[in-house]
Amino acid sequence: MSRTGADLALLLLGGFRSLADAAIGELSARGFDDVRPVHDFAMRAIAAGADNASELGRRLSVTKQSAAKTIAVLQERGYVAVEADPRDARRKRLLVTPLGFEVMRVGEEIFNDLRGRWAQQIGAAELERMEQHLRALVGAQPIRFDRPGGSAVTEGV
Amino acid sequence: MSRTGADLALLLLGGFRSLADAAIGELSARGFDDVRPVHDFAMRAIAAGADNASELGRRLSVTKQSAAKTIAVLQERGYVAVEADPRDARRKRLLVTPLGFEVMRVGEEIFNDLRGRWAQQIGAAELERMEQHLRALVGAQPIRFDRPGGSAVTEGV
DNA sequence: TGAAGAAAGACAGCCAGGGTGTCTATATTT
DNA sequence: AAATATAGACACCCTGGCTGTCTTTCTTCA
Repeated sequence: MSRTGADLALLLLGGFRSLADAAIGELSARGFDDVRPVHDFAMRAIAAGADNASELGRRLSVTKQSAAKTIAVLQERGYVAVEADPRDARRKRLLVTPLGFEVMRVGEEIFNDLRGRWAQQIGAAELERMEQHLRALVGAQPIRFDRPGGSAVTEGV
Repeated sequence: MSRTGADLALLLLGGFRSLADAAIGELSARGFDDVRPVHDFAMRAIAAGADNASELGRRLSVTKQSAAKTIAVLQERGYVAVEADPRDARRKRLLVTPLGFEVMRVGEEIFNDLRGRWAQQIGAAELERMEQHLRALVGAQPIRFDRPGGSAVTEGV
């Protein structure tokens, strides 16, 4: 059917949208009405060790200024705490708060539900296969992590 | 490997990004440095019959105001022309200009190249398979076309 | 050891692509 | 003819990016 590359791009985007929209809808329904995918990704990166704005920017492939903005809203909403770094006065250490971890936990649950539904529809083996291919294709793409504009997997939707 | 839904979402987004970024880069290299994926999609919708702002909005699942904005930049850059509709004075008829068609042609070429590269990497049959699954999954998603916020396949990245 | 360079982050301002609400003009329906 | 529906314009808001400039604080090296 789809024999054009543009169709393929739309399919991929559509897939992402389906998952992300459903997840956001679910999160709102469960009381987290001020979270967007980008916030979840940022918190995961912070929890995984990106504990300052510059590092977060690098991991998300955005500028440190953009990262700082994201951090600001995360902090304002209580998902992330900021404290001085005792070892380097230039840095401010980032911490995911319990509330933040709660959002991440719920988000994971929801995403897994959705993935489970997809697995039911096309079969778990097929889904695995698709994921493997995607990983190979996305991974094969040259990604510049050093500068903004590099197309790493961030959010933006 | 990836057993979580969040990973799947990221893979899909990454795939879209890979294609879209590469395509935009190529387009710039070929002299169209003021085009974004959303413009291409909008032109396709216009060429396919969405010849007024409200209809374009419906097809792209955005408000007519947003559609009007997109049309304005497309018009300003010479990719789309606007003229009065003789049959309905409320409407303004949209036309894709030759320059617009040229962008679409080049865009298609580029996307097809990229898809070809993917086909080489994982095999044409596998790519077809993946596309079929995606179509099934995205198609199965309930999409509300009547109002913005419905997660149809638009752009936004 | 002191000066140069690198890094973190703040601040100001810009842009695109979305959204809302309100308004006018024009059709359409009853 | 009146009521209703539709197209589009206008003004304004939000988010998530960007750039450039600046200060503060390390780090490194001559």
